[in-house]
Amino acid sequence: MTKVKIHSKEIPVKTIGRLSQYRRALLICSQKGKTHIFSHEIAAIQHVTAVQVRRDLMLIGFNGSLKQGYDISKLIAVISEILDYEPGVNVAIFGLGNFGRALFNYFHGKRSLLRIVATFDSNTEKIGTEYNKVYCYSPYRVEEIIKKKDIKIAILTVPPDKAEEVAKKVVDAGIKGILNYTSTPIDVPDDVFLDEYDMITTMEKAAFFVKMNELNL
Amino acid sequence: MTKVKIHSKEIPVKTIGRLSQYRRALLICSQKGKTHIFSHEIAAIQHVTAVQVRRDLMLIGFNGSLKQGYDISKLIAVISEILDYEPGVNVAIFGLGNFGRALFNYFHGKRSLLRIVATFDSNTEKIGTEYNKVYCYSPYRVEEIIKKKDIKIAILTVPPDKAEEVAKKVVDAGIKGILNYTSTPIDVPDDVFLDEYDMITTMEKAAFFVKMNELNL
DNA sequence: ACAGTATTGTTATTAATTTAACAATAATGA
DNA sequence: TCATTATTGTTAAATTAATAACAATACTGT
Ligand SMILES: NC(=O)c1ccc[n+]([C@@H]2O[C@H](COP(=O)([O-])OP(=O)(O)OC[C@H]3O[C@@H](n4cnc5c(N)ncnc54)[C@H](O)[C@@H]3O)[C@@H](O)[C@H]2O)c1
Ligand SMILES: NC(=O)c1ccc[n+]([C@@H]2O[C@H](COP(=O)([O-])OP(=O)(O)OC[C@H]3O[C@@H](n4cnc5c(N)ncnc54)[C@H](O)[C@@H]3O)[C@@H](O)[C@H]2O)c1
Repeated sequence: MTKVKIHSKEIPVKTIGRLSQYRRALLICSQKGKTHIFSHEIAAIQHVTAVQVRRDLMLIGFNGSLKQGYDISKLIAVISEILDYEPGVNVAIFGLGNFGRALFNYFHGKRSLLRIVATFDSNTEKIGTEYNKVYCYSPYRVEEIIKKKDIKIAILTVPPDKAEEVAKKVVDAGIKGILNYTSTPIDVPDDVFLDEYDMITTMEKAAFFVKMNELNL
Repeated sequence: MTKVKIHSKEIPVKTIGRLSQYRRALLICSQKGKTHIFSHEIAAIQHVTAVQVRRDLMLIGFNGSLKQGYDISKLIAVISEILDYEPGVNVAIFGLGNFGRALFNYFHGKRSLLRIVATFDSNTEKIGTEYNKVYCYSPYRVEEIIKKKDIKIAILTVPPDKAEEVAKKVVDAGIKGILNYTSTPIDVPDDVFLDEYDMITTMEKAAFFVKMNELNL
């Protein structure tokens, strides 16, 4: 899927990603008391070009003013209208190890419409405890809890050799989005959003550039 | 930069990223005792198409055999030849909090040519201690240590409001690649590789897809 | 009043990337 | 022997994304 429909207009998925970035920049500016912003200012914050910003905003039909640029709070509202889902979306973390907890701490409270409502871990010492006031369940209860709590997104931070098994289980239980941080690539049906991130891939790219840098010079 | 030169041939940077993925898949297969692999098998593991794989391998001039496919160990060697930098690359972590430590643990020992040789933290309780046998330095010593230990890549896991300051410092000291996990976008000179990852952006995308999924149905 | 300036909104152009198409090849087996 | 099959390697086409170009506009200062 490379395009999505918003108000019967086709919008590239890449634009959706950038809208999320723009909103982040806008929120920061808004907190600083700024009320208006120019395309090139947004661009400077988020590593894109001013043209790209204007084009993206054109696509969602948002208009700025010639002398003041874009009204920050209105733009935030419009982007939120597109990105946010009013009833909110429930999320669960699978694997409450070091990495899972670090992500939880970071995410905790950052987005009111995205709620981590459960964690799962196979370690009996963790099952039944609370972390950030959220209960840790046994993997045996995955299906039950996902359905009961209407959980739609899963964050996978289990050991690599458990990834496939857990992924299958959560998809069967009705999960519609997976963030897989495991180094094991997983397969999901077409209607399930999947993102896989591995810092090692990024490190290898960085190292490659370092190499280029040193050799071509 | 969208293309790089390998053996005087232009290779898309995206291909470089995929080569890293392919190698990962190949290493796993190799460990399982497999000696040859078809393009569609690599593709199935790594969420790309078989054509993409063949095209990428063509670009780096690697040939498979018609009936057996690609020789796994030879392919690993060729990819490594491209990606790896023989003397190795030294890396440092800035901010040894929960997230920094989780990344360290994960990365630790995974790639012999990418070495985490120092960590930095402003917390006086951490300075002078060792984590995974690696010394934690005071931020005051950033320049000195980066130069002395020839550190080329920085992993940024400091608090968001410290990101810019630390980034500036490490770039000035000679760092050539930054993995910024802070939610603050930073600016670096053109010759410094920069990757910024934030799980919230990914979560927002996932939530958006959940929304699409439920509304268009 | 009007030239000069900075910015938006949009179309046109170019570049990059992916996908498709298919000839070439080597093995199989009827 | 020769059609069948499965795969690679490569060129061509299509798609997607980014960049450039520029008219339109509204404000400034003279
Ligand atoms: N993508 C990245 O950049 C990145 C970074 C760090 C870690 N990781 C990966 O994240 C995962 C977690 O890393 P970590 O350092 O937290 O490891 P960890 O061992 O501390 O945590 C794993 C947790 O999963 C639990 N677990 C095991 N099987 C389970 C199951 N079937 N269901 C639920 N929970 C289960 C364990 O009890 C443990 O608490 C690993 O796969 C690691 O490779 C990825
Ligand atoms: N990108 C992501 O997906 C993601 C996920 C988790 C956390 N984060 C970010 O990573 C960062 C760290 O998160 P955390 O949970 O580990 O927080 P943390 O507070 O546990 O760790 C931050 C560490 O940085 C140290 N520090 C502060 N100033 C410093 C300086 N000038 N130089 C060196 N060290 C310094 C602190 O002493 C602390 O140990 C935060 O910016 C957080 O927002 C990002």
